[in-house]
Amino acid sequence: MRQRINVPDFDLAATLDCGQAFRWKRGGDAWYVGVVGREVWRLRQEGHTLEWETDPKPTPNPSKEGNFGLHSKKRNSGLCTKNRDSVIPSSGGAGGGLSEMHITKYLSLDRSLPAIVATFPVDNAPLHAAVRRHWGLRVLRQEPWECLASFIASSSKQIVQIRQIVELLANRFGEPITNADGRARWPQRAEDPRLGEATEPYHSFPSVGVIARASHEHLLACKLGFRAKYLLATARMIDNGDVKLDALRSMEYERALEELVRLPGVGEKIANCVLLFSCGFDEAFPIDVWIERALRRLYFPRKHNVTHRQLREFARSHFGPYAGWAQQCLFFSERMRK
DNA sequence: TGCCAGGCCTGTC
DNA sequence: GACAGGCATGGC
Repeated sequence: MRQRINVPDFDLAATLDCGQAFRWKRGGDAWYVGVVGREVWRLRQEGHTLEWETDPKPTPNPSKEGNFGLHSKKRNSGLCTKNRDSVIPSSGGAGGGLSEMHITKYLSLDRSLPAIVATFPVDNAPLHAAVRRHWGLRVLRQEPWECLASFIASSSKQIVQIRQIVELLANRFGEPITNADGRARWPQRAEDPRLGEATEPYHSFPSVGVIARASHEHLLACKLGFRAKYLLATARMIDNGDVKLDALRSMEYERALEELVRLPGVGEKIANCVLLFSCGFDEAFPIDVWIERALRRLYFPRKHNVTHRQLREFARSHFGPYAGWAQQCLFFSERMRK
């Protein structure tokens, strides 16, 4: 079944391609296909209209080791209004399929982009130029564990390689997303006629528990390299309850940051990515090599001795309460230059 | 073939 | 606090 909603101030391509999520693929027909929770989503934008297709026969019984056990108690709890609420749907819920509420929350369509941009300092010309270039780019509300694991894998990797690692983790450790009859939902290769009838089901992202009980060797097989030991140790700490991801949303920003950097392989940059992309901390401003390059070029063109610490302070004081949204525009803009 | 990648950890100064 | 080296691997 195909459904549509009106989406002002929104750019699906910029939002899904800007590097904040790693499981979206654009098909030749302009449809984006991705896995969110235990659902395969298909989305397309035409002008101010967002279309999506839902599977008419969702799996009736998600397995006991669901990907989103962290949020199982919050599922289907009604329309969330606070930014830091979890919004990840589960399949097989009442009515099944993909609802407008899930789409709206995941894509942050319930937020006013003009109002957010209005908080950016008026004298920050490079930022406003980036916002104009990528008008409609929104910060997603992703699932914290998948976001954290993906960014642990991102360390010193190119985005194309991160996508590959996340896909390998899902295919090896996740669960196939199938209909009740066992057939793949939205089979991955169906859109590529060169591959004939061959189909492979999409897989959910593996749960914390599954990764915590995986072997180091099996994680290495997913091309994680030296990051394998970090992902394993982090999963075990979370699985043990040493760090509670679902408690982060209710913390102050600084406290949540402190909690995340306790995890092996998680420094300030990765922690800020998780806080921004999955925990609703709009002020989080991840500083990676791209943003550092952009900040130096745009704001300190003739000052060559600016330290990383000074850049951090600059970011904290020059982008306002939605610094993370500003960061994502600058990040995408910087990448597009290349 | 060699550089570099949405970093982090550790040791050294 | 600042900095360098090491860590695995693959795209370009």
